[in-house]
Amino acid sequence: MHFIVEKSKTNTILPKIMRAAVRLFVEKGIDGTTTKDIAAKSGVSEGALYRHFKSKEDLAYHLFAVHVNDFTLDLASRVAEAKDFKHKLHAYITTCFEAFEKERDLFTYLILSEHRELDRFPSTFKHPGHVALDLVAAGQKSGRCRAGDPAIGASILVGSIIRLCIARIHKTIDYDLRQEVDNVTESLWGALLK
Amino acid sequence: MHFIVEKSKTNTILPKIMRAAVRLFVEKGIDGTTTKDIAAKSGVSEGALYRHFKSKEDLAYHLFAVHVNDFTLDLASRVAEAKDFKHKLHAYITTCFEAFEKERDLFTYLILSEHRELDRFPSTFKHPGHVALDLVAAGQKSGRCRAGDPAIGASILVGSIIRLCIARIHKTIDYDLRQEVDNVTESLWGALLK
Amino acid sequence: MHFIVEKSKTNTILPKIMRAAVRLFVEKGIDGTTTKDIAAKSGVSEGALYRHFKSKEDLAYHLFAVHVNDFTLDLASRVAEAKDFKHKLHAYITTCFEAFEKERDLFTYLILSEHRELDRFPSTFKHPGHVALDLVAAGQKSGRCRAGDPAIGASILVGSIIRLCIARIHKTIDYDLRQEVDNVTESLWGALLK
Amino acid sequence: MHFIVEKSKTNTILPKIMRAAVRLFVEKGIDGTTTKDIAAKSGVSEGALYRHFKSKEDLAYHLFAVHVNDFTLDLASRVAEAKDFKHKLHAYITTCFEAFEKERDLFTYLILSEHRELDRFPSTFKHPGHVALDLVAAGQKSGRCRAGDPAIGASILVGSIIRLCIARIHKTIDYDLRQEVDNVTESLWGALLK
DNA sequence: TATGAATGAGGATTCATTCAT
DNA sequence: GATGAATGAATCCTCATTCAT
Repeated sequence: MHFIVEKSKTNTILPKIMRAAVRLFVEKGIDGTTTKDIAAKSGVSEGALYRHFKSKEDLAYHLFAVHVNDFTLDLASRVAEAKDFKHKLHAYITTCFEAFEKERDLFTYLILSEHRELDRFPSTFKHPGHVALDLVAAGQKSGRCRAGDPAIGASILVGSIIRLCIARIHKTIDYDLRQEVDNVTESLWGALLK
Repeated sequence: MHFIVEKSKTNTILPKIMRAAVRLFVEKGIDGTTTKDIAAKSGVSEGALYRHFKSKEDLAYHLFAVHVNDFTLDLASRVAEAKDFKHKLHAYITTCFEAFEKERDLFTYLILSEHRELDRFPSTFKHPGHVALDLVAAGQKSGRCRAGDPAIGASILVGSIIRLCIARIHKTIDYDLRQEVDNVTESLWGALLK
Repeated sequence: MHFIVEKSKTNTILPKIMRAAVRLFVEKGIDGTTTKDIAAKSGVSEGALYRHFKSKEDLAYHLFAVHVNDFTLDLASRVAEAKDFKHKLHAYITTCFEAFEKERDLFTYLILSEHRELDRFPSTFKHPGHVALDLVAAGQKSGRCRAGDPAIGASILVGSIIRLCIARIHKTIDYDLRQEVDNVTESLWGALLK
Repeated sequence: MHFIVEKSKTNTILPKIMRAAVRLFVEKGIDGTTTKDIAAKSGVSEGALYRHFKSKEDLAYHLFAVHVNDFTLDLASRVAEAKDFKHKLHAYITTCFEAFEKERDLFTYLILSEHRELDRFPSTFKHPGHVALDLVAAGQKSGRCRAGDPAIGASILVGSIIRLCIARIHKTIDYDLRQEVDNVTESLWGALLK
């Protein structure tokens, strides 16, 4: 996963804007965040925002689009590398929890924005949900997974991960999620198994 | 579960406001919804909103508070009535899917608010998540459920349900979720089981 | 000519906005006038402007459109009533100078805005220039006027009147233009005559 | 008349700025034109504008001041050279129409600025209107012209010319105005004559 | 010297809320 | 009680101007 900070080496202000925006969007929502807020938090003038983004919406959208795309590619490749279904499941969960723990604001933003931004995407856009769907469908084909609509298994997988992250944010869970990877893998394996 | 429409028998305009507001809040978020929107959609004047709610925030809050409470009570009692863990799990899932299919906007508002409006409402409410936590904890005590932090099992349960509803909203799943209750119960049973 | 003040009897704030806007537009131009200026001068809140006009542009346009239309109708009918070409010419000039002296801001606004607003009109829109063109064309048909492109005679007529008004505004001419009607009629009669 | 392009031989960017600015000022007014517009149209950076002009206002002012002065001197000298009143009138009209057809934007800017930007520039400039005033006054003194306030005759002269140019811009007149010089001279001679 | 990114004051417009009818 | 016009603070965005490179 390429993180905000590495996006550009020469440009110093773009990542500052993005970091500030992500933080604020997570904290107060996109509509609840003002351009003045973003400017203040990023240490940049309001006007400067508009050299980099057409509008606040555009900033929100790019933040989502770029990072969902990066993350999904990373996720898909790590799943692909794993040798069998259970390892693939493990890779999926690991990748998510690592991303969450390393870039919590950003990952949270992706979760929260999904509902809002996803409508604007071409439906061909690669998204972690698709990776989950492919994973479950492949598991079914190999005979490991419970039959039926793969959307159900994929929803259980994705929903569980998201909810675990939310629990972590709300401090219902107060330890690093990465230490629960095996545990969670085992549980979801139990859920998907034939 | 007491639904919006039954809340008041004499007052005819209050439920109209609430229905419109819920719909709009789900669609565009609280900050993204204007009082003008609500007035227009409910067929009521903007001024009239303030006869019933102190502010827009107050409307959003009451909408959440009242219904999440009602629903949680209903959920808890239906789970309590079930005789053993698996039936309790089944009752939990059934109650959620029924609520979702009958009052989709309202249920979506209740479950999405927690994700999307992260810190808007205090987490002190009696919430379906608490019922799930109790359910898993009890399952562990009875020796049926996998040990460990019950927050993990509860997150898997709640997250899966939410995600299935979202899939239904996005039409990834295009049939009534109530017909999947047994299926989903079986899967989550697999996830939680020792 | 229907003047701003008579436009609406019940509504008290619309004419206040229009009067203030006309004054300011003439003084500082449309782009040079802020909505704050208009609000302050009309004694109305900035927000209230938007109940009556979609935008500042819309206000400018309506101000132009409504009054050009009213004035043109008045002008055309007074010209039509006059019995022969010279009397028609006299009627044209009188009507213009009367409008200018009675509602100087408004008339000046119409002159100044022509260039800006006229492009947005359907070319079928009735305009004082058309009345002048018809007048000259009719004069040519009757054999009284110099032949050739009637646009030339019409330009001389309209241009002379506008310039006289501008001279009055600049105080190059510092007496009521109505007292020059006969004089100017005589001159323009000399210009148009065969 | 010295035209923009000849103003500076060494500097290549100054005339580019001036041409672009004149064009835009005529099209959208001074307030309606942004420095970004000027930079884009002239192919020069925004920053570079400020090497040549103190401000946008300064640019507009110089554009007007320099050229109105040059043009007025040229106009005055060509009128002075003509031997009698009618030839002077002819020279005035010819000079204007030539300037218009050769440098339409610039001439339009000079003549429209006075109407559209009513009080922007001080009226102390040597201006074509003054030449017209002198011409009519001289005609009256020589006994050729109708008596009375010479401002009236001058307004008719200048207003007619301006309006003919505007008609040409709006394509109400769609042929070169220079071919109408004799015609227009004849008409205005009719207007001014005793 | 020329560039164009950055600034931040200021502009048009919106919106939650109030209040006269 | 209900309405919807009015308010004015707050929002997003633009633009003349500056300045580091």
